[in-house]
Amino acid sequence: MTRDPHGPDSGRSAVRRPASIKDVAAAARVSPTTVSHVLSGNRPVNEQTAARVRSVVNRLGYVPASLARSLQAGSTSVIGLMIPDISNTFFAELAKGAEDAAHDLGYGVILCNTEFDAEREDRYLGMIRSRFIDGMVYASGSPPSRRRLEALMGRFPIALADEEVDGLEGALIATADHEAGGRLVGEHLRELGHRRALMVTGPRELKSGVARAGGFVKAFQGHVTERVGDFKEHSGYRLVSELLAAGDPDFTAVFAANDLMAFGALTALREAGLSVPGDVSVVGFDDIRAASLAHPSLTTVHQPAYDVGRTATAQLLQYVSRGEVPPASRHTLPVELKVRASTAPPAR
Amino acid sequence: MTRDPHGPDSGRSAVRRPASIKDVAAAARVSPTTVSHVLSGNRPVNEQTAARVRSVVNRLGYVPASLARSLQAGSTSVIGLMIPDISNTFFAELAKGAEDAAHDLGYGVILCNTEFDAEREDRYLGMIRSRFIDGMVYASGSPPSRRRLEALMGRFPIALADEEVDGLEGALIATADHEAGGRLVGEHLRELGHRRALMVTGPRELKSGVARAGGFVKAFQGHVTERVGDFKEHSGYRLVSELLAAGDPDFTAVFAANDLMAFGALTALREAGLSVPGDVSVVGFDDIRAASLAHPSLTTVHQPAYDVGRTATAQLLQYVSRGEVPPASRHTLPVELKVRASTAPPAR
DNA sequence: GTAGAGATGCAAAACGCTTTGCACAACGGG
DNA sequence: CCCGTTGTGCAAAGCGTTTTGCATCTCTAC
Repeated sequence: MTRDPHGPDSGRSAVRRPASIKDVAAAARVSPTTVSHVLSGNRPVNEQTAARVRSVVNRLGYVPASLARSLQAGSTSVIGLMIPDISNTFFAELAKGAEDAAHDLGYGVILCNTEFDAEREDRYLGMIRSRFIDGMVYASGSPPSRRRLEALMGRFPIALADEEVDGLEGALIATADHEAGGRLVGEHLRELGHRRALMVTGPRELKSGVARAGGFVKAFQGHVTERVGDFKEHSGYRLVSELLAAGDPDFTAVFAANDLMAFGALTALREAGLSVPGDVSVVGFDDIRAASLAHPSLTTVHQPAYDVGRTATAQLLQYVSRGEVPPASRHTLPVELKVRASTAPPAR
Repeated sequence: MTRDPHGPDSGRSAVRRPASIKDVAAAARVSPTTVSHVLSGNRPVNEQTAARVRSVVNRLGYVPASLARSLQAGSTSVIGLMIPDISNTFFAELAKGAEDAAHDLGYGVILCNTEFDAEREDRYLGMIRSRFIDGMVYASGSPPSRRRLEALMGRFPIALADEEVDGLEGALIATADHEAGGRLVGEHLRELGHRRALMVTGPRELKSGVARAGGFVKAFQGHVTERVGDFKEHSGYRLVSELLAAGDPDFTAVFAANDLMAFGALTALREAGLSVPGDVSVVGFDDIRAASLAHPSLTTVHQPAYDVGRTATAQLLQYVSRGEVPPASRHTLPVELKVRASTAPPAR
């Protein structure tokens, strides 16, 4: 702890003690009670007295310590938002929706970016146990934290946003209609005349990916080759390349379970000398920013990430603000097919 | 809103009062003081007594109320991060850096997404005045809030991240080396053999954009046509289209002050039947996700958004943790030219 | 003239923790 | 035998609010 030898107010000066309600009360020659009443309007105060108090408040630049207020009130008006990666546009959009909803109701949002790091998730889960936050919007996490989450679920206000893994029932959950998205893609490709498609799915454990594939297969009603990817760009590239290298690909269209893998597929097709959509059509899922900027622009399913975040948060807060733990309920949000330049009728 | 008819403890049940330090003390037949000492290790406690206390703590599931602790300590270990739009990948990256740095030092981050809305900015600025947060990382805001910010700057710990507007001196600031970025682009295009370029700048008020253009013009040492854009995709499209429509464009390369405008330029060139980089080279700035995914992939300057956020936050916390207001200091972070497929020697 | 009703403001408790000062016992060294 | 030390634990103050419950005082109405 070094002591700095500067002047009393230069550079790295220490913050001086801010005025408290007592200071205001003393200066205005009233009791703290009265100051509180003037400021909150909770009880009537003589206008002349009130004016005096207000003037002192201004002169001293008094701002009530929200910490003390929260302690007294038993709630902080802040919630947590647990997501794996804020730099992923999907979660960024979701975060924006959550922040908007929270702001509307006068709540703040603590950003809990976890990278699926269990230690980090634990620390943030701790914030709810220590009641520093009034609730938590939880958008997927690592298996260990999910177990701990289950223990908390009944006792603290928690909402699931786009939760994709099994096991967490009995919760408030908002999610996109993944199955409908897959169905839309299936119908679109079928209408264009495609009869043989390659479906690049996500990992089997993630419900959302499974739902997308399910919807697609049902609606497409044609021959579907399935390959399991991992939602990363490279896996889309690799899987398509392999099939192409094996010769005589048995598909005229590719449906990747997310945009990133679709881009990988795009690259693989291009490298094989195939044109998109001339020779093969490609469809993604998510509608990330790059989907519309890429060339050819990507036909994809728009996920309402913003709405998912907003809905989960708004629903949660409805209960939090009443000091209740939310009951189980599911909110499915509509998706939308964005037809762009990467799909066309098959070559023939 | 469906109601589920399960047992007495399902659905919208109220949260019951959690155990306090007093409850633990009573159950362990010691004083609250002793419980506190056991948990904090602040003073030695008889091991037998300590064991008894710990067992009660477990049995009751006691977690100290961080609110009360903060009130007592006079700080919350939470800071704010004020940004205009979390769904913008630049700010999302910055936020990630800020969150990482904060986490390392045991701090939490409140997401203050403002959309440049003055009312919203004010509310978040209020959090620092009411001492709910220990400090604020501020990454640009609307003019009104900036005035208010100046008033706060001396009294509260605030750091500027990539601040782009004039007037806020005397602060702790972390920013990318915009001028060097412009210079790198100038050198790159010159080395390729270009002698006539179009520079699409950002609004004059934003220092960063001006610095980018300045560095470019100085290093390019050729003929530069300047046009003022607004950092949005459409303005890049419009400005290039106009020039092209006027006939005989006096440039073989386009440098847009950000990637979005570069994409607009790309579209305009394509529509005019010009190939990139065959006929015209295009360079952007930022290195957003889409830059590498687009076709052709975009040559651009990588901005260390993550590092800007991380540095600003780490620097700020260094002072916050000691209860000091940070002194003025500037941290300039290096940028990097990413040469991709959108640049090549001029046609000739 | 008096009871009831408003207006006005204060004291004190409560929120849940940490910290400081003190009390008491046991013990070893001189 | 006394003093200083070490171990152990508690009481009380303090952090800065809000929220009762009361105590005055002044009207108004009967």
